[in-house]
Amino acid sequence: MPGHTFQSPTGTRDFYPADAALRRFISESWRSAAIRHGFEEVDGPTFEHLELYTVKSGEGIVSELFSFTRAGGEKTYALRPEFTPTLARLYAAKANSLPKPTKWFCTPTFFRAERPQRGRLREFMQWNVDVIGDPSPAADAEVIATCVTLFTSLGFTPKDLRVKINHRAALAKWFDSRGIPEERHAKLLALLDQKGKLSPRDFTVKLAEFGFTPEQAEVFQKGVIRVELGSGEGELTVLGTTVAREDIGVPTAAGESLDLTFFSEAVRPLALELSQAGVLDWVDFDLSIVRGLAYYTGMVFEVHEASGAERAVAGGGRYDNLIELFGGPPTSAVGMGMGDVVLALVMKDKGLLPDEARLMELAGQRPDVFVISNGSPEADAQVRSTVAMLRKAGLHARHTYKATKNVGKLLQDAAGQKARFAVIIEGPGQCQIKDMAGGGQRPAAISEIVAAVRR
RNA sequence: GUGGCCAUAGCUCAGCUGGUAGAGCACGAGGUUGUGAUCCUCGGGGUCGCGGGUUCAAAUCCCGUUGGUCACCCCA
Repeated sequence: MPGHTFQSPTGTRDFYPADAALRRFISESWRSAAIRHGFEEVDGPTFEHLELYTVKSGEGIVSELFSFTRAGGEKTYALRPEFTPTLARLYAAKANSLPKPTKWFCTPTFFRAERPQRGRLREFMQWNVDVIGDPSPAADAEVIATCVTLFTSLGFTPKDLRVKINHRAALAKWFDSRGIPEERHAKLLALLDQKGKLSPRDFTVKLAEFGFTPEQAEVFQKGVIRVELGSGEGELTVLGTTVAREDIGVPTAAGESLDLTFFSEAVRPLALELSQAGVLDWVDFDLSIVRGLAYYTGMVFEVHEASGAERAVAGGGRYDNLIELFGGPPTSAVGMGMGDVVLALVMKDKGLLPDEARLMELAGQRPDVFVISNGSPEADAQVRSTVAMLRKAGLHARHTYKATKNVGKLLQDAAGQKARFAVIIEGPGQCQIKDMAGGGQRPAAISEIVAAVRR
């Protein structure tokens, strides 16, 4: 087929230099935040046995996976769609010799056979942060605080992003206290999860089947709960209403028409931990955050853009039964995942994407020196050897590939490649060193360049 | 898996009711002013995503397909 052109497969991306620099910037930001919080980097294979995924999620998951067999082979594999099963496998294999808690993170690539749409692709990077073996709310708060550290490092504020927290176990107790039978809990959770997609009318009608009044339905509908630190002895008050926060676009709840005693009992210790971690101002308690996963056992959370734009930036929660499910000892765990796709979208929305020079800088790819000749044959003869000398000294040095001897065009070339300094060779051992950012320029010996440019 | 919209140069797009393809920017070469600018000249590039159909004639109309995009399902 002459003239046939190849396109990248559906839902995958090509990373040209600027894209690769952004990707590296994001993954480095992830690493840095996790390491600051004491997490250690791990990783596993890009593909696993298919059964690793069907054990947890059932056969239904297979249609969402890229699975394959080796030609002539019998085993079925799948490209990894998430990290938790691999994490559980790694932990289970060495559980006895690992510290408690074990704090691991990774920033790998995942694959899901879904139809791509805004914020969702078939190949993406995801930051995973997990605390294994610590059942306390302090571990829950640690995961969220790590998230917040990242947001802060990227330039976000609590007005840009909200961490929305709920508690599965607390909800269950609370439902019990209202006389809702346990077998109906899942259905009610599913209904809460559907909140945004149902009309307020339909939502109210369906909630009524569980014994909630229209007023109470409205609390769910708008349902952000404000947790406040009481004055003095670190007391916490969980209110059934929010304080108006129009400035960050969080809706105000309808009134104190729900008894949230049970909920507040479970949430109080977590709120205290979040307060001590210094991140409570990023947090809203939101009754409608459910998460799809059946395996969450306690705290669950999602991070959303404050006005509700885009998909969830991050999500996670406590899964105290999962390690055991994968063959490990009974072990509590809490973790979260954050994808690069939505994160980059929200950064762009907020004007927080660094420019190209900054990205190259952050990725360690920005040229230190761009060596050009003033056009004389003697200077021409020294360009290569000067570049080689600078590289030997550990600097990132470049020269032009253009034919022109026009100094202005060569400086343009240097600027286009975002070089920090330009060096114009003037004669034997002599040059001008030009600071491309400030524009200042001074004569110097070629032997002085390294010291002048190194930082 | 279902549906809406979209597809012309590297990028942003123009191309009317069908008459055999353009601009700006970018890129490349050269020139000028010794300094990232301005200006001038020249150039590479597109079988109009792909395949079929209607027609004397298709970028344009029709069907299919691939890809993109947005939503549904799902969302680990």
